[in-house]
Amino acid sequence: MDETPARHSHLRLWLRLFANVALVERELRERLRKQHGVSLAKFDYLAQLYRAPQGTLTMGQLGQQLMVSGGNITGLTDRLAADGLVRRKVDPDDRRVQQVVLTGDGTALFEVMARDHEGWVNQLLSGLDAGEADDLLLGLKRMKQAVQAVLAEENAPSEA
Amino acid sequence: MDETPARHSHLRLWLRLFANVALVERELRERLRKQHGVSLAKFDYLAQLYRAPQGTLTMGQLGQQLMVSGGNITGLTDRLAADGLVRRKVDPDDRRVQQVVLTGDGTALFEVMARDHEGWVNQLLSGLDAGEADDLLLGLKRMKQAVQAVLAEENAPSEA
DNA sequence: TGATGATAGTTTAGATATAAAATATTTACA
DNA sequence: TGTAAATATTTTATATCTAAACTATCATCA
Repeated sequence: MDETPARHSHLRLWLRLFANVALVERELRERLRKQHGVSLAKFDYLAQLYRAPQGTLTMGQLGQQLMVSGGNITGLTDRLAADGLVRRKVDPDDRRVQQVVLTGDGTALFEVMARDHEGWVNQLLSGLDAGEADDLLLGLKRMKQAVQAVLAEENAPSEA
Repeated sequence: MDETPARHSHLRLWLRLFANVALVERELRERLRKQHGVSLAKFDYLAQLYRAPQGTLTMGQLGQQLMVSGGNITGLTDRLAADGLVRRKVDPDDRRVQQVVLTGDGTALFEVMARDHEGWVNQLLSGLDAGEADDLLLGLKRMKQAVQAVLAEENAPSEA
């Protein structure tokens, strides 16, 4: 049916993408740990909470936004709560749901870390000019749409 | 000294890069596990070995190329050896060194998986045309150079 | 030589991640 | 209503990953 042959392999693109992320991620992880004693997983978790419009997210929402499993979120939440950075609150409307909120300490720590983090990202990517960065961002947005379209198609068995 | 203000934040670029990789990685991980019962970590490890010019790599080389810690490589090698996919060989010239090689089973399994893996990547990114993919690849190469330049500069305390 | 330092790998302790099963609660509907 | 299905989270078992300490071997050079 589909006669277009894959005469263009995207494997190299994928491998480069993966390697670039690993390179930057590794550096950010190390700096966060050394400067603030916090893992990248915890930082990303706190970032989601901080940016949440209501200031609160459920365990499920956190798992979805961070793209990790539920069991992982349970463990991270346990450790962050032990650190005094977040707090669980049972949702009064649905007793299955755990709402998570930042504590004062959590908010304060995140704001400090976020400033550093953004600075590090800008430093690491400072060799890119605005045009290059915009081109990349645009291409990545297109890529995201393309991948999501493929994944959506697979979960939509409309045509058979 | 440096008067150029960071009027252009790269944070959004970094976050999009990270999310795109997570999206594809998640899908590839699941398919490798379901279709071949192999983790992404093991697949990446086998890929490095398969592509090694001499067909062999030391533990240290594997860690460097995969950008993971030495302890991680020890564990992965243990499990892959238990699976019968790789074999350790002490280097006769340096008894500290462990050379790792693919077994026949390891080679055969990897070749099957690699074909599937490349097909999945091409399918997931099939919404990108050749021009878009080339632009992205080029931008990512520039980005890699830019990041490596920053990191190299930090480890080169020549000017003070 | 033989001490000193560098290098390669392993071990250890613990954090982070997964999948799958289990639990608790809510929703839908016969 | 009441029961079955769906949903949200936790638990369990295990794999993956890190940093730091440790072991073994090699290289240097007085």
